[in-house]
Formats: sequence, structure tokens, C-alpha cells
Amino acid sequence: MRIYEADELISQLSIDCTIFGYQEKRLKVLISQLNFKGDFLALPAGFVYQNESIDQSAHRILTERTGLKEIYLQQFWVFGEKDRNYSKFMAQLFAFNPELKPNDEMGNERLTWFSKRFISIGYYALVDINKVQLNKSGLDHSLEWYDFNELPDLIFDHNEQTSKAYRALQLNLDENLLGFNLLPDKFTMKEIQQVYEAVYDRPFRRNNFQKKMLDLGVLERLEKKYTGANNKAPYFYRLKPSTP
Amino acid sequence: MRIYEADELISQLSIDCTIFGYQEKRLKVLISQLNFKGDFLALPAGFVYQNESIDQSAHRILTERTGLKEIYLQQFWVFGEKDRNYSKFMAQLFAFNPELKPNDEMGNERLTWFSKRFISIGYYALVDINKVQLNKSGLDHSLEWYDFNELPDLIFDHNEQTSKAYRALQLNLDENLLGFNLLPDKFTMKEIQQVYEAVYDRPFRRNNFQKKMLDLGVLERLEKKYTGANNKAPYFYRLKPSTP
DNA sequence: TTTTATTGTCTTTTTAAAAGACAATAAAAA
DNA sequence: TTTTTATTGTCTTTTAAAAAGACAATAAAA
Repeated sequence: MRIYEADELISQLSIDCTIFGYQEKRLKVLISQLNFKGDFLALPAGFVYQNESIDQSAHRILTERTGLKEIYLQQFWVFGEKDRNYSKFMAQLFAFNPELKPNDEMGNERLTWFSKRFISIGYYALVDINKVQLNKSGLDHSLEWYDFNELPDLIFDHNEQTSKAYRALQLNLDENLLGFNLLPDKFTMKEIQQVYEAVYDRPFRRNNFQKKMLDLGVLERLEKKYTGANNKAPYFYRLKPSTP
Repeated sequence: MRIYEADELISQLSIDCTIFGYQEKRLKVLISQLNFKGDFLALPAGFVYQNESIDQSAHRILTERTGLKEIYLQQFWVFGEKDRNYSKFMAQLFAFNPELKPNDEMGNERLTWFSKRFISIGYYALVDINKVQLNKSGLDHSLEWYDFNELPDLIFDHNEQTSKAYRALQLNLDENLLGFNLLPDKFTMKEIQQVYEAVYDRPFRRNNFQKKMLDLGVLERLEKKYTGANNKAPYFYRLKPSTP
């Protein structure tokens, strides 16, 4: 495992990723179950190499631990309490996994690494669960999407991080056009509305929502979408090519 | 100097403080001139001890380097580019101060410390220049308030940090009631309006501004303020005691 | 008593958001 | 072919909020 290469890493600094997923009109969060006995659920996380920016690091960590690539990741908060360390996690880990006792499999260097207090930079992203490809093979943990409103207990301050990430997500949904990343190249107004309803957890009015979206000035209307349903066919839209 | 106690500090992590100051209806920034030959202007900055939270650290650093105490400090961004290090600064420093050549006064430990890449957490605050007490004695640098619109070149990415801090300040002025910290316990509507005009760098309409402030529901009207001017006396206001 | 400068508050106007209304479909059912 | 159903796109109306305008009420000097 790479964490042994401690001198290539910045010590006491970690990155935690809150990955929101959109599926079937619901908002979820990607949680990894660590490969130990006991319930150790956590956000995808990792450490920063000397020769990469924190943004690059966040992307690499996410790819390594989930397979997700080319995701719009955004920093939102630094968690830096003085007692923010692995001690509680380690204690529970050893309680459930006595065979891991210190100085045993856990080498000395690794123990030193994890015994320190950690500053963590929180990143968040929003992805379409049906569009992205999780890579679960060869990982030392399993991955699962949990409903945002039914999150289990996570290790560390990861529950708190998720709440804070959710606030940042809501604040920036419009500004960063994140919602459009969740949809195919061509989408209907209803589809983009359902994204917003999932993120804000409330209904929007069809007429006013459509006006607001069109007034943003970033959408281009395409041909109609004939679904075969016995009603008027909606238009396809796409992000204007000029829009970043 | 404390930076020699490297094992008590978190390495490669720093904190930079953008302190906005309000005086005579203008917005300023507190800049320190480092005590070397050459123009080395910087934001007040420092490092994080193992046994303090990053918030505590920001406050301590600010106090140590400026004398400012009990200020509302807020984190706003992490700067973590991979080439973010002291090399350019060190090169210029040695160019202007050849007597400091490496392995001379700069001990080995200190050189190692500063040769690494640094992650920096940006904090900002807004204070009333007339109310706060700068302590310039015994410092290894001098302090000066610069007009926000006429900032000189700063070392590192400190100019960029200041711009980013300014955006955060504008976004949060209402929400955090920062503006009221700049005023005496009792203040007039005009005074609070001038704070807003300095921060947003634009005029507000007296009538609508007053309505907006009163509608916030955090102000309590007190007695009138008789200034001696030949016009109607304005009321004093104060923050309602219940308001945090 | 008049004048001047400023304040507090009202009304009017303008703009934006929310709600309501309805014609225009696309395809199934009659 | 016509009617019916479900949904969409776009209007109008209503409501709320922001901006602008208007003016009486001072406090003290002239």
C-alpha cells in the first residue's frame, strides 16, 4: 500500500471526498466499507503526494478508490480540530481485529503515520450514478451508494463533512451548472427539473422552472423527443457549445 | 524564533490571514513588511502547532504578528498548488541579503523546513482600524494598512489570496453581521451604511438601506444622538442583546 | 421666524417570483 | 375520423420584493 511511502506524502494532511450521486430522482452518497471485521464506513479518502496539487490529489484519490474519472471536484472546507486523529478508529479497529495488533502487521512506520493528528480538506462532487463507472475490482474496500437521508454512521467526522458538503452543493448548483453534468448530452426540461428536485429535496413548478432555466441563457433547443407516450412530445435541450 | 521547533509544528502547512480594515469609509488590508533588505510584503502568516486547531492557530498567529485579539476569523480557501513553495522568495531574499547565505544564519533545520512545498489555509477578517490595537513592538516586521484598491505586490500568492478573500467577505457580510463589529456599541444608520459602502465599493440608497437593515430584525433603536449639527438628530441603534 | 441640512417614513414605480390558465400536441381509445 | 388522455410550452395574472421618489419632522444656525 502506498501509505508506506511516507516521505513522498505530505504528512498529517488528508483529503476526503463526498461524492453525491443522482439516480432515480434521488440523491445518494458514495460510501466505502473498509475491509476489516466490524462496520467501518467512510468517505473515499487519501493523502497528498509532494508532487501533485491538492486538486490533482483529490482526483487521483477518487480514481484510485472508486474508479471515477474526470469528475468536477470542488473543495468546500478544511477540517482541522486539534483532536482530529485516528485514535478512536484505531481502537475500534483493534477491538474487532485483534490479529492486527500494533507492531504486528501494522509496521512501525505506518503506526507512526496514523498516530498523528490530521488536517483534512473536504471535496465534493455530483455525478450521475447511471453514467459513471465504479471500479470495485482490486480494492481493499467495497463501495456502495447510500441514500443521503439514510446515511449510516461513518468513521471520523465524515457524517459532519457530508452535511457541510450538502450545503455547499446547494449553494453552488446553479453557479457551476453541476446539474447538467448528470444528464445525457441531450435532455428534456423535465429531466433537469428532477435533478434540481433531488438536490433541493423539494418540488419546483414546471412553468416557472422552465422559465428560469431558459433565462439562464445556457440552453439550446433541439428537435423533439418522441417517446411514444400519448401526449405532447417535449423538446430536447443541450448546453450551448460555448458554455464551459 | 518558534519555527525552529519544527517537531511541534505541522510541516508543510501554513495559515495566511487577510485582515480587512475599515477606516474613514475606506476598505484596507493589513500588510507586513518583512525585516530584510528589499521589498518583501506579505500577509500575516504562520504555522500550525500540533496541539491547536487550525482556528486556534489562525487566532494565535494573528495575535503574535499583529497584536489583534478576539477577531472573527473565517477560513475561506486552501491554496495547494504543487509548486507552491518558498523558492522564489528565498532566491530574492538571498539576492538582496547576501549575508544570509544558506547554512549561515539560516540553520540547516530551518532551510529544510522552508525548502518544502506548502499548503496554506486562507483566513479573513474585517476589523475597525480605529478600534483595534496593533502591537508593533518587538516584531521582526513592520505593519501597515494599504488601501484595498492600491495593494502593492506581495510575496507568494498573497495578492491572489486577497482577491479571493474579498469575494468571500462580500458573500458573507450580511450573514455573519461582520459589519456591526466595526462600529461602537451604539451607532447610527448612516455609520452602518458607510461600512457597507466601503465593503461593496458602491453607494446605497438611504431609504432602502434603512428598511433593509431594520427588516433584518437584529437592531434595537435607542435614544437620539444630538451631534450639534443644525439638522434632525439620528437615532442610535445597537445589536439586540439576543443577537450573537 | 426663517433657513439649512439631514433623518425617518411613507408612497409610487419597477422588477422579479409565484401562481394560474390554456392552447398545442402525440398517441391511444372510441 | 373523432374523441380522449396526459403532458408540454407559453402565455397572463397575482403576489412579493427591490428601487426610486416624495415629503414631513426635526436640530440648530442665521
